[in-house]
Amino acid sequence: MYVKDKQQENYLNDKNLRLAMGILSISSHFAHLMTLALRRFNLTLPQFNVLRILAHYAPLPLPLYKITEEMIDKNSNTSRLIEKLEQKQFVIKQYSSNDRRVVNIYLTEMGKAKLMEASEHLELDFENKLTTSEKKETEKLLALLKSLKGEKE
Amino acid sequence: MYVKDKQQENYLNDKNLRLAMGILSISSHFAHLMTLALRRFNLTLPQFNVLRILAHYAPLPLPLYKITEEMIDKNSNTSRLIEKLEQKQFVIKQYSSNDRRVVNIYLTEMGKAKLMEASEHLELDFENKLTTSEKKETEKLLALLKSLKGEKE
DNA sequence: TGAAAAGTGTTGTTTAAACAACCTTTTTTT
DNA sequence: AAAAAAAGGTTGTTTAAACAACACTTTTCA
Repeated sequence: MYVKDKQQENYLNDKNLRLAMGILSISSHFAHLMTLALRRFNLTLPQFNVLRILAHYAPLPLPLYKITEEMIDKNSNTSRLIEKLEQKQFVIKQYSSNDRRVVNIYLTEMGKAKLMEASEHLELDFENKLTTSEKKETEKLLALLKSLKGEKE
Repeated sequence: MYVKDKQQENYLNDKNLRLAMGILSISSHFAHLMTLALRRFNLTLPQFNVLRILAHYAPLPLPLYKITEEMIDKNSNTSRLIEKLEQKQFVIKQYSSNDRRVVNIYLTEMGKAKLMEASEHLELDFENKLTTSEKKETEKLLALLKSLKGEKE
């Protein structure tokens, strides 16, 4: 029962598609693990991602559109996401006087503390869930991912 | 402007987290490309994934819970997703007589044709968007992903 | 300079994801 | 055999993702 029909499978034996689906699958797996881990910190994955982005430039603020550019999911609504982080007092919004279109987002001390707390916990989580050999492959994989994505860095 | 503050970055210099975020990022990139490509076929990415799963076993049907097990996103609502595919006449639902809890899902000829059509288009899309060297890394990456996910295969 | 274009954010709407609760059927246990 | 547990699907609800439309500001360029 449930044996794959090899004849039907020809048009599915497609390396590129299998790669894409494989990446989607592992990504979903990771996202699920991280979402569960972040729940205790009252953070969603996109929110965590934004805090990380802001921390990269702190103590300088980042305009909203720059955050969007660096976000994993560029289509999601950054305004409303920032609103949530503002409610939690992890960021502060400040309208620019130079360019009145721009809103600058500052990471607060509370936000930074929360990020560090969550990051450390996630790190431990990965340490426990990844084997040594898997961790060795980490850097290679990351480089590969970047080249696939077309990033120069 | 927008120069990273290296001092602040220590707790972010975390290989495991960078790996996870990198995977999430490339995955989101791929998912977006595929979603756009599938749009012209009036298919969502999860729907395309389910058609692929069904095709692997066709002409045998697959019970709903087996589909869920193989799906990329196991938390999503398979019932409603199948409902959509049924409306488009890409699958047929048939309640099992052996076990009246079970619903068997059959891929229709229309569904199979749509899958082949979309797969070929996606394949061409990837051929155009991935360089040769990137494609060489494909299999390596896929193996790596599987080991990270803990799959035996 | 003044109109058009582009940049930056916000708001509104439709759809689906996430999760829980529930119902029915089958299996297990005692 | 009856009660309890587990398996398989469905339905309901809350929240966010996806996308479009809009408003305002700045830049461009004729």
